[in-house]
Amino acid sequence: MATEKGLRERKKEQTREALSWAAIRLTVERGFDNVLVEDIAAAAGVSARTFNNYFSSKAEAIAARHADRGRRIAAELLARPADEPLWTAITEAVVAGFTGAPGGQTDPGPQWRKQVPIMLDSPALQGEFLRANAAVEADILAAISARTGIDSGQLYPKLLAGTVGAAILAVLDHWRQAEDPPPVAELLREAFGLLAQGPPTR
Amino acid sequence: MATEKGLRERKKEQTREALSWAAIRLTVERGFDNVLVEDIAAAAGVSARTFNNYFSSKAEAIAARHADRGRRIAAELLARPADEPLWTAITEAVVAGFTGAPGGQTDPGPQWRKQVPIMLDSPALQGEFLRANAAVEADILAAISARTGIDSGQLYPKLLAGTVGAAILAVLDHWRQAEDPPPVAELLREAFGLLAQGPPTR
DNA sequence: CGAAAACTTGCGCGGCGCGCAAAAAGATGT
DNA sequence: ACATCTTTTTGCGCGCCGCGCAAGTTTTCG
Repeated sequence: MATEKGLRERKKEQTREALSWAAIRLTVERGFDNVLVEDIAAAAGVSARTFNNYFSSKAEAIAARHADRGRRIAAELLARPADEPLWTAITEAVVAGFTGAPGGQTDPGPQWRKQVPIMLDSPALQGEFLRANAAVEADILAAISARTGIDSGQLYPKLLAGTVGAAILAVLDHWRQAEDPPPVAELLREAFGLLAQGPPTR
Repeated sequence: MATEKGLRERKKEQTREALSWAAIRLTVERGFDNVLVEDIAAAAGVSARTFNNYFSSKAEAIAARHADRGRRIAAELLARPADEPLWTAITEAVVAGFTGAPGGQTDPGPQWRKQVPIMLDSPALQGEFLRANAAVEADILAAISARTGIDSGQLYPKLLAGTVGAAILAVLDHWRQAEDPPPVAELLREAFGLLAQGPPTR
């Protein structure tokens, strides 16, 4: 009668999420430097020491939410019809990664627009976020490789995956800074559309 | 009798460089976690406290070398003939940023091939290096904006600058991991050449 | 030369990340 | 149901980091 998996693993996943969300929430509320690991742990009902069993830094706990997207995007990319043009598949997979949410909302709603910047002005956060994005790129790279059969050690696929990652960052940055930006999904489609035309000739 | 600039600024620049190089050298020799701030400071003939006046972390001191490239690339980009196609100008500017070295070598020679990876397996280093690359992108973005007249707040130029940054990372990563890689400059030209053709249609 | 400005240094504090070993909690066999 | 094994949580302690502060020291400039 086991619900798919052992109780153990479920609990782990649970506290991991709890910690991650608590870290995000508190950071948004008070700012990164005004949140102690202790606070996060307490908010998740766990000891401070345990926090570091899950994440090796405050920043990592926060960025983990973004890193997860990599897996979702990769999965979606592999699930797409094999005869679909690669760029289209990538575009849709990425969009899906930002809209398709498991359980909760993932596409950051308007309420986040104002809060997210607060997080990103902490240097440590920036670095960790970029690291997470690198992880996303790695996942995408693997998926591209699996899909096309091109060895992931080649320069070209790396370039491709890197471009995708950069596009994601550019979109998020734009969404973050623009006056009254369109939804992320829309921006993503626009970005990938622009990229599809290659760099400017002039 | 001032040699261009005040003595003060020259000294500052000097210790900054000394600290940065010392940090790199020691990290390469012993590994990031086995280097104390104290050691770096000592190697540069300065107090530990002073180190943190220049850099706010060990990682930053190391990544600073990469961040500097941004300025050089941007300068080169602006110095190029205005009627040159943008993508060509960017390519050459980036290449110049990796080959043109002020005083010392900048294009990492073969001796670095084996050492650089040692640095990058420290999480903190990775994050900081990506941050430095983001700074490089920002410089490039500004230069692109200045050159084309397109507002840097627009999505498109951000996308462009981001792509350039991603290409640099991809190249370095490839150079780092490949068996017996060509010089960086060559890889860069190859990468930008590939990007010039846009994403794959299939 | 003497006052002002900029930089360096020592000291101390709060916090972090982790190794370690004991306790607690889930899993497993009979 | 119980005893046992495995995995996770927890408390404690250590070394290090990054920074505020308040002297000292050095450069600049009138």
